[in-house]
Amino acid sequence: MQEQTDPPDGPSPGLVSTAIQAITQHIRSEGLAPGDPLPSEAAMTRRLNVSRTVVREAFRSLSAMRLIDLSAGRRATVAKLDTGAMSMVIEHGITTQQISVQQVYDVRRTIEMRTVALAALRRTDMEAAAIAQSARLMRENFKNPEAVMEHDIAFHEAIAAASHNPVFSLIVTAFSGVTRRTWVIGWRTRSSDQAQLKMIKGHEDIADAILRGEPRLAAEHMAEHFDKSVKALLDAGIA
Amino acid sequence: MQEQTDPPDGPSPGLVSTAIQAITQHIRSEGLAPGDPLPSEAAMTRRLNVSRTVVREAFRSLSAMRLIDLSAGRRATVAKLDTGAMSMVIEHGITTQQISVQQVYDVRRTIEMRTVALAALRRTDMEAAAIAQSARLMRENFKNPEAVMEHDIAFHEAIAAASHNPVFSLIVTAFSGVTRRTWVIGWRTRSSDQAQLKMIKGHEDIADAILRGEPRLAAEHMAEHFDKSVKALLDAGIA
DNA sequence: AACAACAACCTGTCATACAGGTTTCGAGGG
DNA sequence: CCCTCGAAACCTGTATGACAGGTTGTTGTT
Repeated sequence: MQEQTDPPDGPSPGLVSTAIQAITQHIRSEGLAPGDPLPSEAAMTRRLNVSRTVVREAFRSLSAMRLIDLSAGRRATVAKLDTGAMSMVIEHGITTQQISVQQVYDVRRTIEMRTVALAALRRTDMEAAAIAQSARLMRENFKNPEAVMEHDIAFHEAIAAASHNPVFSLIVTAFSGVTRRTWVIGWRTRSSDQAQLKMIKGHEDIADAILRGEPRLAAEHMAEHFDKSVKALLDAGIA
Repeated sequence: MQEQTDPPDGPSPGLVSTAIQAITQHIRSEGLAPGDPLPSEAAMTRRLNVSRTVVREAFRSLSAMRLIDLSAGRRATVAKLDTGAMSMVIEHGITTQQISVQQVYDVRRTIEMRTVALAALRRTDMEAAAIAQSARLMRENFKNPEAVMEHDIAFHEAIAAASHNPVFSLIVTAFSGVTRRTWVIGWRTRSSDQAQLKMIKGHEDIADAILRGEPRLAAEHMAEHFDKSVKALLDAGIA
């Protein structure tokens, strides 16, 4: 009743890492899909011949990366694609000053120039409507910066979703946390109502170009939007 | 000796999540940099007024995302930026069929069109040499597919590094795992030596354009390279 | 057949114990 | 006085046992 991964392999990188690998391997080899249940901790404990402590830490680690979902009483299940882990990596980079906000914006610009073009080509009518609605809500709430920000973020995430490439969604969403921390700074540099409404108009132009299915135009508006945003951040002294 | 996060906030999302937040919060508020030590498990246990089990699982989770480094006997330290977590998310998406290989290549193309242009503008001489050397090693080992693949991956990572934006490096490196699983398929479709050498020539052209500091040209070669790679994968039946 | 109580199982958290690695600091020798 | 060696203190890795509370399936009653 004890064979498998005890003498042959696991000692150097630690038992927990081994367990993590065993679990991901299990998902792979069984071809599990999101929502499918994983073996219980007790079962894994027997299979790997380690203590429940080790198995628990492995499960917990995978849960932290959002590869599996845990909840009390129920078995762990395979998770749907989620940004959790990526967001934390990016935020860690920012808070430890290994990444600058400007660098994040450069990446966002690169990616969103593509998502906006893809969205213009592939958006469904519902997606186009959702994008347009986010822009509209920005205008309607424009006296409430926090609301504008949330609709702004939703706007960009909706465009990424309309690109029909989940990897783009993943990355764009991962950056939303950074946006939440810096957005206000950019907004403040647009001191007048006029400047703020102009920024909102830029979003509406993008939404319109997507609705009309014009990728080139949409990308141009997006480029302009980013250039102004970055300039605003630079003016505010963000490195 | 017991106050802080016991009655007021932490119960609903679980103690471990609370502990994770407390640790990241600690890094933030203390302004810790990579390499700096974190409090010991015992200290955290006292501060949060929870069992060591909970603190350990929190540390372990952060370690799984590569936000901190753990090693036996030593205190945990803040980690340098690392791709670990991102890679696992991407691979999880692939193995659970929530992401297709082609979608990853589309994102890679988008990003590397930019990194190659940035590399042409910002590369140091050493970086240009490293890129060129990877291309050269591809040619020298071209009878050994596995070696060619590793140098190919190193080539793209070196370009990302030369873009001087760590976020690009992070993403490109995160995709390397996927490349390792699909690269051979593309190589096999280039059945003749001539086709294989032509593909290597493409890399040399990119390296040359970067060396000469011509972003436009470099991007063109990169686009060509990706279009052919995607075509090769499609011909091989990769969805 | 519907429903309610129960039993079996599962995860969340705690306490304790010990092995093995790392750091620190002091004693002893040069 | 400095260098070296070794022991003590501290730290993490892993195992074990225990119990609370949630979930699920089963059984027995109405």
